[in-house]
Amino acid sequence: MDQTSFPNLFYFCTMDQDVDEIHIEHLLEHHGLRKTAFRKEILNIFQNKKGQALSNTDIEEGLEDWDRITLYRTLKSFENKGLIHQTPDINGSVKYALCGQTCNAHHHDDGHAHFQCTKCEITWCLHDAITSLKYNLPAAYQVKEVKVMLSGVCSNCS
Amino acid sequence: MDQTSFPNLFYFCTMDQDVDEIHIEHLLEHHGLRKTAFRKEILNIFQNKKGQALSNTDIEEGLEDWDRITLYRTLKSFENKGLIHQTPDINGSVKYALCGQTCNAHHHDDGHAHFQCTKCEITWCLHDAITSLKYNLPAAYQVKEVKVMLSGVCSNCS
DNA sequence: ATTCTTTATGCAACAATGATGCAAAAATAA
DNA sequence: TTATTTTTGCATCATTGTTGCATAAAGAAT
Repeated sequence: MDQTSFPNLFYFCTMDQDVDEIHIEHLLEHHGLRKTAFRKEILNIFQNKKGQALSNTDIEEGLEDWDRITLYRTLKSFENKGLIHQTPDINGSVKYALCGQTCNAHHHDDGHAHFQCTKCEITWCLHDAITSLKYNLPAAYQVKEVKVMLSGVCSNCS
Repeated sequence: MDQTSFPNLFYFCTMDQDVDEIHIEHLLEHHGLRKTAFRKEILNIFQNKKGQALSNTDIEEGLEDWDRITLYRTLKSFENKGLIHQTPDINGSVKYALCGQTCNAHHHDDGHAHFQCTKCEITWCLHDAITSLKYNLPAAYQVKEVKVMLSGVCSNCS
């Protein structure tokens, strides 16, 4: 449907918010986490920056009032339960990104590629960007996970 | 030459040390860094763990007496001058590894693969392990650097 | 070899972040 | 509604990143 032709755009937005709200609660429930206001706020920030991996500062900028330790523990439990995963940042710190459907407390499928722009420093999760990857290791090495980090200049900054 | 057939093994070892010493001094000079005792000690540790990326703790364990800040600044200047590069550790921290010949203050060629064992947590630099890597990004994205992180179980731990 | 200039080191100090214990508050189960 | 479990916010401490500054050491000039 063509959104611009719809008479009441506000209605549309409200709908979207409701859908997101439901989705977020689902996400928490599905991973065995209690649906608290703070956690929903955090997940909301991730949804508003869909496809991006967020730094601690990115998240804090989306919050009006927050407690350092609560945020720290929230991210930690999200990670433990398979809701988010870490990805290394260009500056040596880490960012966090929402996981796909296949992640849970026992299995993290965060082996997809990430692209970080060296100018704006935004990191994007690229789910199907790697079309082929072959490596050659001594037989005794068992590879369990592969992470690919691309960096360069994104479309906005070029 | 077959080393075991040589009558004086000790002589051999001394030679090797001298060669390393010369190489280390060369390395510092080549990158515009002063040849201080501490820096040579650090580089010696890297050479003794050839092919590995070392954590801060790994380095500290190789030192008898050290100053936290001096070590911090030493690693930083090594990195700035292209002597070492960072690679992300499985636990969210970083490790450092000696760079190849092609690195300098203006260009870091640390795009080779790294393998980290999830058991012993040792990280290995793999210079020619990736035999093929293809990716597909929107045209406006300019990729400048590619890093591949493999993890799993190494030959010692399997 | 001696002096001069530049850089590195060691220490103090502070900021930022990681981590844990505990009582109060909130969420879920009964 | 009450009881149970988990989360939150605060205090507290540990670790690590960062800077300023005086002293020490390295390299250059004489």
